[in-house]
Amino acid sequence: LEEAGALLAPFRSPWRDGGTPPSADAPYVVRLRAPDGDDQIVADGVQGNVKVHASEIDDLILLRTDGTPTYMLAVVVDDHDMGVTHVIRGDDHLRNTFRQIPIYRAMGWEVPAFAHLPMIHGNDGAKLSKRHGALSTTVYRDLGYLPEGLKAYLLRLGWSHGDQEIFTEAEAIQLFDLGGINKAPARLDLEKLGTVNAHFIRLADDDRLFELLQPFLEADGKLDAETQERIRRALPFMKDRGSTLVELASAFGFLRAARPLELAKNARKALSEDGIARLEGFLPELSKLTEWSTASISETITTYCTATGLSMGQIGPPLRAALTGGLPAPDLAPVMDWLGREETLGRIGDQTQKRAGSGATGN
RNA sequence: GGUCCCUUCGUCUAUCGGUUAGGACGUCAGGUUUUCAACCUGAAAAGAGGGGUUCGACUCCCCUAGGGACUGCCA
Repeated sequence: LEEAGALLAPFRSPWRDGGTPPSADAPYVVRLRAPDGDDQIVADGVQGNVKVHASEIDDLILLRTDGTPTYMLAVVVDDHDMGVTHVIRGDDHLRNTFRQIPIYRAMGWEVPAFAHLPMIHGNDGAKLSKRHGALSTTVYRDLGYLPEGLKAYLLRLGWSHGDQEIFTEAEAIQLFDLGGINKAPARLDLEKLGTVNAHFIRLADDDRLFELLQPFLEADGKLDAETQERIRRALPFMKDRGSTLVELASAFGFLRAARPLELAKNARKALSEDGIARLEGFLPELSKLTEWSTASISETITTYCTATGLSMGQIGPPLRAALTGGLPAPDLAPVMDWLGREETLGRIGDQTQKRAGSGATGN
């Protein structure tokens, strides 16, 4: 056991105090002589005063046998050259701090302030890995999360400011402090990420959102100009229909469906004899409409209901079924508005004619 | 194995010795309703376990258990 302990102990070079090489052309690495003596202490912005026994720091390699520098040397030099004053990184680097500070000292450079944040774990509490979904931020982008959504969620993961849940970037910049960071690792919760993301989708500028949405919309095939225009018009009213761009994109399915619409089970049910009959009654009224707008369509429906004594519960379902084929969609009036006069009358007509057709052959 | 760190609802967290332990996500129930959402209301839900210190511990100390990081001529 003692031998095993000795083997696992930090490496100390046999030449740390000088000596003659075995031969003049023997290969070698260049190491930094680790500090001797007392405990080494680092005042960490998150972890507090971290102490490590000097005997636990190894004589780390600065230059490899082939003469190239190691990461440990390279980061220090790079950070110094770039004028880095604060090194804020994952706490998997905490121990490295004790190997890097001697390099700063040896170079006669000012040692930056350090802060080591806890790592993020997966929903099962284990270290975050590909298995949990994603390690790279670009994957979250492809999953349909907005940059500001991911940032806002991540900000609150392991950090807090009282009870505030959502922070704008400006607020974050103003309020963020290392003191608010917890030391325990937090688990990534995609549900909450989705909620935060949904919040920012609603806040997003229409034109920008449409642009961000485009690749997700076209994942199922190119959009023709007409459909694109419909979606663009509907978007401001559809923002709350998804917590990711993927979900949001799929919410426009009812605008993309091609005539004649494929009817889902619930739609077929709504288009029963009675349903069709109601559509037959309503279609002419709708056709008479000269000004095609959400308000005028809505008024027409109300007027028609009042005149015929039909309730919205009677006319709504068949209308919706004919217009969307059973796909989820918002209120009927805006749906008809976005579809446009021609498409709307066409979709309804498809159903009434289908019945007329089948009825004829049936007899 | 060794060194260090961590532990409040399922999850993210508030509390910095005195609170009915608060908020958010999720869950459940109800409301609204022409689908699906969204939205509104309400509910259930926590101090890992054990010892101390103290008039009083989630809060301070110790032990145990559990979790994590590190332990490369990788970065």
